[in-house]
Amino acid sequence: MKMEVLDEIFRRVLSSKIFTNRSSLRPDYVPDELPHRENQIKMLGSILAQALRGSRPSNVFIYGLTGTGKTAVTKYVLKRIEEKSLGFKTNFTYAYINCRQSDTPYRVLADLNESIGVRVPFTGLSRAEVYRRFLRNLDARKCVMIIVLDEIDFLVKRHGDDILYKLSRVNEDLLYSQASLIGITNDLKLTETLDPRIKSSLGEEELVFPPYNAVQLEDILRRRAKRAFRRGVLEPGVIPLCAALAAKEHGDARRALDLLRVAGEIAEREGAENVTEEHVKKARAEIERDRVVEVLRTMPLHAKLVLLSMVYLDNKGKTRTTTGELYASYVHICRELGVESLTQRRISDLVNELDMLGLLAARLVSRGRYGRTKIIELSVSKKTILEVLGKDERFSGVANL
DNA sequence: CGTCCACAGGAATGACGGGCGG
DNA sequence: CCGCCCGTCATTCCTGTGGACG
Repeated sequence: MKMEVLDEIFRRVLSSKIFTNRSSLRPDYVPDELPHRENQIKMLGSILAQALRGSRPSNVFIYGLTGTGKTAVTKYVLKRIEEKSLGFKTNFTYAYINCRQSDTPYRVLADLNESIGVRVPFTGLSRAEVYRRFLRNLDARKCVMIIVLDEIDFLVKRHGDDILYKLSRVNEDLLYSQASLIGITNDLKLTETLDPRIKSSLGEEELVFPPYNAVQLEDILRRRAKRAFRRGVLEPGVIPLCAALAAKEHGDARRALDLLRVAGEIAEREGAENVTEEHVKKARAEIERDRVVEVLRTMPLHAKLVLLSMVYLDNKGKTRTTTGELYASYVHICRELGVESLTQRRISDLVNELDMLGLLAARLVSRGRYGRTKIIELSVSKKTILEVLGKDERFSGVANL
């Protein structure tokens, strides 16, 4: 019986009425064309091509908001150079490190080791030791290495710029190998917080990725959709809607592609013949829910209580609130649940984290005589939060306040 | 033009669990 | 096994500050 059920699912997936190649909509897919990014490709390519001659390319700093193609362009260019380098005598290698996933100096160093095939324990060694191992092994390989640090702001904000400094000096400790850095960030103000020496070293070359506009997003979606979907399954309004929604979110192509893919998946699950605008709207809600689930999975209990407090205030008609107010109702909820409350200092950090993760929107305001505080708003719907948190029995009884 | 609110957010510290090398 | 070093969560204490009010 179970087998039949599965067979049915397999059959449906394998003979999709909607998709022909779903993977080309996935966020980690590197397409073989990157429309509207020709300039950036050319510039990055001409900088990094130095590696093919065996000399060290300049360090590059790449700015641009999320979903503007920074990662895709970088990976694309590196891939091409790697392919090309096979025909040359020079040894070329690169490491791609996402600092959101590897957000401590230790993990970055550990990843660097991994990328040149050196296994290191994921904790336990001193940083200095891991760094030393990396140097030794990199030098032994006698190569030109490009180190990509994506979403570098996560690393810097939490742990300062020490490793950046170290890495930007790495060539001084290398005899036979050379390394250059590519730093990618979506925080345009990041350089202000960096040590000027790092700033000048990392910013030997700078590349800016402007956001896509709705027209460009539509073009990108159409090209990918041609590959991903069966002919004619997309209703005419679907792509423009995805593009418009994403354009509102500062031209985020990843969001646009996610919307389109998830809309397709929903249509498929429903057994529909076509993907409709309705599916796109459902997709938007589903993506939001997944994001909340994902964030809350990794956040401590009290982050959830902070969100709950926001919902609580919202229910009382306060869509936007201040730090003090939020803290008061957080303490109230903690008492209600018999949980010990944390200090305001800690809550302030949690609010900042939730802000960075996009569940809250917090902005600093000065109200003169009436002090300086943060105006905090939910940036996901109450419904979603309660849906996600409602599953946790610890919160039962509070959720309906 | 100075004051002073209501916090922001940095620094130092500690408890804790995990994992290393020896 | 120990001594050491991590990263994470949290506290305590602290200095800094934009701008409306007086």
